[in-house]
Amino acid sequence: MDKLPNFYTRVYEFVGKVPKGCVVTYGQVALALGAPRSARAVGYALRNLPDGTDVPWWRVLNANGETSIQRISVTAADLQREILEYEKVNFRKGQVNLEDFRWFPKEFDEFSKKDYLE
DNA sequence: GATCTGACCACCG
DNA sequence: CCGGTGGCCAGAT
Repeated sequence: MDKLPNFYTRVYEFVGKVPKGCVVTYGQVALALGAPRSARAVGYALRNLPDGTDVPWWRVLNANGETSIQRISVTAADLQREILEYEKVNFRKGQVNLEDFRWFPKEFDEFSKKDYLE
């Protein structure tokens, strides 16, 4: 029962674990799920995020620490930024300093946190 | 069932 | 610095 095609479920599960005041990147989520090059699928998962799922999608940013969502909805991008700032995640010139706010799960630093950063 | 596309990312020129 | 390209996964047509 490993490696299910339920990529979405894993994405939601992972994002759901991100604590308040922290952020993760699409590529990071993909890597944590065992698919280093599937960041796009992560984005797609969040785009098709079903209603009713309390997933903190706003804590997911692109590799630059920016909100990629503005491509499909500017208002949503605004909302995302508002929420993050409310959670004390500071934006500098429209970006978040990932050095300060990036979050890693426990399992993650077992195998390749360092690897990822290099 | 083939092809396109996407809230992405890294690499190359 | 910017644009193009390949790579990955899943949904849409």
